[in-house]
Amino acid sequence: MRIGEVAAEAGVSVRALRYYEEQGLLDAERTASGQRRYPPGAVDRVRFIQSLYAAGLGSKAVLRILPCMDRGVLTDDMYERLLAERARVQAQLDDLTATRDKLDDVIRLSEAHRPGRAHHAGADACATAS
Amino acid sequence: MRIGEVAAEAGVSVRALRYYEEQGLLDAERTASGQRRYPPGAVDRVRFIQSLYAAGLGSKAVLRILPCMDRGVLTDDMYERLLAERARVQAQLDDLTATRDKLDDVIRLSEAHRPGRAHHAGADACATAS
DNA sequence: CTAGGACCTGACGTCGACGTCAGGGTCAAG
DNA sequence: CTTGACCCTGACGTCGACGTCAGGTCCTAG
Repeated sequence: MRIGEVAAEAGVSVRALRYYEEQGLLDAERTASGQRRYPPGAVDRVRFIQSLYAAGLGSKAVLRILPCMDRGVLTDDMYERLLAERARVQAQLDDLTATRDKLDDVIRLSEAHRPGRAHHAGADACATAS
Repeated sequence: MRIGEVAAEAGVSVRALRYYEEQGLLDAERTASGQRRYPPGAVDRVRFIQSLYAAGLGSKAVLRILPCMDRGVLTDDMYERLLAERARVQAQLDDLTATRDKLDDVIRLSEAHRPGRAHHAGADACATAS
């Protein structure tokens, strides 16, 4: 696949793919003229990279755990890192859950103070129209 | 409370508190000489701000939903934003959960390929010592 | 053969949440 | 009155994940 196709299918920019390669996260074959060619699995790999970035991991952390995908065999270090990053993600999950619950509290309280109002924008069957 | 105390108790830097004030997220009284004085509730407010930042919200988004904490009464706009940001957080939660599950898959697969190894660093009661 | 769309390599720009340094007041204790 | 910890206001530095522009190459259809 060419870089544009991968970018489109994975939902990222061409620049991002070049950046990933620069960071050692994504290899590509080259044609004789120097253009990148990707195997079909690259799309999933890019999606996974994105999800790791979204989980707050930096390029270095991603670089550390990506080799775990490539081989079934792991060094002790890689295994440790994998567990460490999982723990990070789980911690983030806990924090996020707490934050969501706080938001829910605020929403609930505000609804208690707005007894006459609709509780869902768009979900109100009340006579808003006409 | 003085800025240093608030910073210490909330676990952030003094610079961060001044930055929050600059962004309109945190008000402070001033002494005659211009030093900031905070009410005790400021600590919780700062912790909440932090959790919102950790949830991936920017200053502007935080600024939009913080007034919801101050008054029990909300405008329609504020209520909408509150719901919108909660939806964002929930979406992040879903993504993060998926990412964690992917990591778990990788970990499980790698464990299957390492049958002789301990599965938890530090949790192994095996004869590592002596 | 030619047009124009996709690709290439630099290399500088960006944006947010602070860190950090400079230069100078403030305040409770001795 | 002095010392040292704490506070103040600018204002520039940082770092990561790209955006974007410049200048040039490649390739496929007509």
